[in-house]
Order: sequence, then C-alpha cells, then structure tokens
Amino acid sequence: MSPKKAVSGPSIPGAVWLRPRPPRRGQHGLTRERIAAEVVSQLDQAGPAGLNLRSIAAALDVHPTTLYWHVSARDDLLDLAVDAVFAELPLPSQPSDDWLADVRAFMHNLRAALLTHPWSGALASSRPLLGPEALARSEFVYAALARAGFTGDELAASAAAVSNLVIGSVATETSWQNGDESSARQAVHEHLHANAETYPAMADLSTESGRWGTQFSYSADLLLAGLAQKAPSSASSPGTNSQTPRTT
Amino acid sequence: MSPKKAVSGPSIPGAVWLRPRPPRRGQHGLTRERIAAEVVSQLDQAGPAGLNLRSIAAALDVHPTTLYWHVSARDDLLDLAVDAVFAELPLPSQPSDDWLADVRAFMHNLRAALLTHPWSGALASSRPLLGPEALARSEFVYAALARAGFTGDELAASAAAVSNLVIGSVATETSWQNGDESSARQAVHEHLHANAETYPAMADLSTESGRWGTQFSYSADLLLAGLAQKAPSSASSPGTNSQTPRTT
DNA sequence: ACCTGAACACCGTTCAAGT
DNA sequence: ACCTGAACACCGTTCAAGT
Repeated sequence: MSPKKAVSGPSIPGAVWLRPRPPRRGQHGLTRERIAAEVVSQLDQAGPAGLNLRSIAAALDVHPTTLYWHVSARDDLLDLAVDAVFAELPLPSQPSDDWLADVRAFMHNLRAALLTHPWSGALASSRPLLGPEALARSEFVYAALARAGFTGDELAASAAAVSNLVIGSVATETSWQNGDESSARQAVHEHLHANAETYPAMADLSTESGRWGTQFSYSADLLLAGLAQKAPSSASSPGTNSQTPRTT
Repeated sequence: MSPKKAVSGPSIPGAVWLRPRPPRRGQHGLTRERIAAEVVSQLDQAGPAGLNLRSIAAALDVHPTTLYWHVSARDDLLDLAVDAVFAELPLPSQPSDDWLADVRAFMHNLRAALLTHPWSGALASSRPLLGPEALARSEFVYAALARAGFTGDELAASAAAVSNLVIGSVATETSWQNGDESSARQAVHEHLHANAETYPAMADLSTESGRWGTQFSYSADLLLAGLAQKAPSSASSPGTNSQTPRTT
C-alpha cells in the first residue's frame, strides 16, 4: 500500500504529483529518481507496450511488488518517465528581451527533447503534465507570453496552443516511426496515388522522409506569426510587422 | 491467422488500412463495421484501459479468438474505432468560397467529434490516421489550404498544424476528464498557489472549468491568423486582419 | 472462408508477513 | 519504513481442428 493514503489525490493520470511525497530511500536505496531513470531506459528500448513491472524491478534488484511502495500504479511510472524527459529540456535561467524568440526556441527544444525518447510524445499528449520539471517549462512559456501582453484566458490559451502544437506534432511524427517508416510511407503514398480521384489534393504528396523537421518548423512559424499578430503589446515583439518568423 | 498474410503491411499502428480487406461477412454476419461499432461503444463505457477482446466477442456473440480472423491484433481495433469517430465528422459536400472559414469550421467540428468519444483524442494523436473517413477529412483540409495558395511542404505543414493543434488540444482536455476533473483542477490550483514563488506567472490561473471551449477557440484563432497571414494568395481570405501587411 | 476450443505465457495488483 | 513472497484474476495471442 502506498504511504499517506491519497489525501487529496484525484484519480487522473498525472496524479502522482498531487500526492504527498513518499519516503526518501529504502534499504536498497530505491528512490523515485532511480525508478524513473530505469523506466525511461526500458521505454527507450522496448516502448510503452514492452514495459512491465517485473523487468523494471529486476533491473533495480528488488521484488516486483516493492515498486508499489513508491508508486501506486503502473501509470505513475509513466508520469515519472515523462517528467524525466522534460528535465532534459534546457531551461534558460533568465528570459531574453525577445519573447517571440524565446517561445520559438522553446518549441524547437521541446520537440528535440521529445524526439530523443520516441515514446514520450504520445504519453505527453495523453496526460496532464504536472511534474515539477514540466511545470517549470510551462512557467517559462507563460512568462514569455505574459511579456507579450497576454493575460487571463488568452494567456492560458496561447500557452496551451504552443505546447499542444509541439506535442501533437511529435506524437504524430513518432507514431510513424514505431514500425518501418519508409515502407509505411511508401504504402500510403501508393494508396493515395491509387485513389487519386478521391484524394486529388493529397495525391502527390512527397514520399521523401526527412521532411519532418522542415514541416515542423513551418507549422511552428504559422502559430508564432499568429501570436505575434495578436499579442496585445506587440511593441515588445521586434519581429512582428517588419519580418515574419524565419522559415528555417 | 489473418487473410492474405501482410503483403505490404508495415507494422505501424494504423496498418489495418494498408492491408488488403478481409472477407466481407461470415456466418454470424460479422464485419469490420459491426466490430468497430461495438469497440466504440465499449470504449465509450470503459475507456481504452477497460477494453478487452473477450467482452467485445461476447457482445458480438462469437468466440474471442474469432476476432483474429477480421483483424490481426488488438491494436487494429483501436484504428477501426478512431476512423469510426471521424465518420461522425460532418464533411461538406462542396467547399465554400472562404477557405479560412472552412478551416475554422473543420477545427471546431473535429474537436466536437473527438469530445463525443473522450478516448479518441489520445488515440488519434498517437497513431497515423489512415482510415478512409480520416483521409476524406484530410483531403478537405488540404483542398481548402491549396485554395489559399499553399503548396508542397508548406501545404503539408499547414494541414499538419491544423490537425495537430486540434487533436493535441482535445487529448489534453480529455486527459483531465478521466478522473474527477474539478477536484484535480482544485488540487493543481492549490499546488501552484502554494509554490507561487517558483511559478509566479502561473500562480493565479483560473480554477474555473468550462473554459476549455473558449480557450480552444482562441488557440485555433491564433493559428488561423498565422495561416491567413502566410497564405500565398491572401486575396481569397476575406476575414483577415487588414492591419497586417504581408511582407513577401 | 469463417469460426471454435483448448492452451500458453504473461502481467498488474492484493495482501499478509517479515525486519 | 521499507521490502518480500505467495497468490489471484485477467488478458492477448497461438494453433490445430471443425464445418
């Protein structure tokens, strides 16, 4: 049984972070951090479907059921792992004077971190991100957008748009990579081409890979252009009217 | 064993659609459509975690393993279910003369359809959407954006941005609703407030629910503003903010 | 072509017991 | 406070056999 039986813990995913912290370290020196690190490493190797408590426990040299002292369910492990990925995201100690550049950099950094662990995009999109590392990054984005003049609901919506676009993009991208991407891409391309009358606009999509990066960049720039345009204090966004965000 | 053993079928999620169609109907009149409908209904009741082959088979009055004649794995069932949700999305038989309005309407309609089946957002964000119903909707968006003048990679990136933002938003929104949302919201609010020094910008976020809709709307408008601004043939987008001069 | 039936390997979680 | 050990209920998938 977990310690301090769920004082205020609602049963949503992400709820690990809302419960009181469990004891620091046991006889085996088992901590949430060590567990999280092992989960990340096994997810990297086997993906979410291949994750099981028994092998994690084995790697940590404890009995499988021991894990239940430190977390309350398998789902908690995924929350720990996702937050560990966010920890890899560089967090500028202080913001620059260009909020738009800060947001753009955040988007690209977030994508990079999530791509390093291909399972993380899908997980991040399907559970509240309430871990301390994730919250710290959110705070950074909120601060940048607040400098742009966004407040209240519009601030929240702007920040959500930024995260959702990035996380959604990475989730889509990595969902292709779970199998043999090039052959999948080829099969889809043939399928669209064979049904060119029903899908005229999509019929001649490029079959080349390696376009994920440029396409993401352009997607991000679309949103950034909208942010720059709608920012209440557009004076603080040097690039608004004169030059639209770069297309790298 | 599944029929026509995987001629070109790559092992990604979404691959059901890339394999040759299985036989039409068996002795029990079992079809992919009937299976899909049952999966949707059980997902509505129990969510993805509660889905199991045995109860689906029972509801369809067949032996559990019979399902393997019609699909090749549990994962295929999820693909069928997601495409069935897309089928609920109204698809205008012909586009209007306002591409921006068409895209905006699509975004709101897609959100509405996905919210009807709270499990669908997370699934849609984590697998390629290659079903016929999903492709037909993609085609509609591509066509609208093509009218705006987007081509090639920029067309693909624009369409991806639209879907990814909507699907990502819904996935986030529904991930809160898997448990007791109001108490979760409350707990997070308290947590942020208790750590107001570390999260100054997020500290006084509204704790009210019912803001999902307005926030989504604003998020969508941010992207739409970017699309309008960057559209090569912006003449065809009547609703753009006239104050933003295009540079290129 | 479509479905059955038995069987296998596995997995998350429980609970009482140890120290 | 932390961990063990046994046990339970369940679940996706296989394969050979039926019609």
